[in-house]
Amino acid sequence: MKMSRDSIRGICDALEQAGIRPTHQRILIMKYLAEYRVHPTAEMIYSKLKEEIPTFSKTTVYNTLKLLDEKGLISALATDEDQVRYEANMTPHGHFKCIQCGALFDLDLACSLPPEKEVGGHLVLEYQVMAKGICRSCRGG
Amino acid sequence: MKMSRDSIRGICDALEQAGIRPTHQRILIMKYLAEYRVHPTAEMIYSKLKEEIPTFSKTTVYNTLKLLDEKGLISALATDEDQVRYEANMTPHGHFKCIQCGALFDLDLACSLPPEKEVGGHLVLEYQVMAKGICRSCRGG
DNA sequence: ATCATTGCAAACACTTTGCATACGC
DNA sequence: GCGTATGCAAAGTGTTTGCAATGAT
Repeated sequence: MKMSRDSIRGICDALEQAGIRPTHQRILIMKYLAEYRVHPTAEMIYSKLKEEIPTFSKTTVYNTLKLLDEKGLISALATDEDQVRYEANMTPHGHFKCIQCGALFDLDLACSLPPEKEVGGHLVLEYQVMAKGICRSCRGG
Repeated sequence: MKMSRDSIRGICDALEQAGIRPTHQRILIMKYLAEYRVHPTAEMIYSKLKEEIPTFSKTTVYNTLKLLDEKGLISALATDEDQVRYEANMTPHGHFKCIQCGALFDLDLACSLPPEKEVGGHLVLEYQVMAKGICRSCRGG
């Protein structure tokens, strides 16, 4: 994985602003999430970065993902899979999952997000939308 | 758990129509899901029904839930918890999760479901909506 | 008699934890 | 030097699987 000096600087800044020491491992994990927007699992991150840091451990992946999630730099995605998926895209958006190939895409929901802030007496702070269907490439596009 | 004879008959019918033999265990699990609409976990179902059938096993819970899900009689809910939650409500609806007490409610989405069947080139077959916030009782209502 | 269902125990997969080593300020 | 980060190994948790016993037709 090649890195531009600028994007590394941006990641370091973001980490420091969140009160997180920008270590080599943490930067690489953030970089991976920012660059490969496939909503990877901990395992995917681990096996990829293991190539660059031979001593890299899964513990560090889990530690770091948990930390970044708590600090609001990334978010964990609940899916019907057994593995948690992560993403660095923190702007409001939904997701589309292809029931055929399993790929997970970001979805722009500008026109379809429900506007209500209160439903059935409950105060709504956030909507998570997961659409399912057949993705563009599986349809043969 | 008390059972009306009518609801048992309805459950048996539904199971048979799905090609599932209506055994005692399966009926109880369906009945539990139909009656206690709290979106229980396998563990919750197990510990409750264990009271009625002392030999009841978790394997049967998992076997049955998987079978019922495959046959379309119940659905499994992906949440950010580590345990899967199940429900027998098969009409289109969303969910609301209280970030304070953890309770999970059904949500009527008639007015807020996005109408698009195609987004970004992907064919959408289903939308799952998970709202999060503070539930009515946690707000003090 | 045959085939499906149940249920115990063991296996599994993902994640977390305990603790010793190594690193950065 | 001291406190944090890392990483190995072990434990933990939810779920699945292998297989023998049981039950239904």
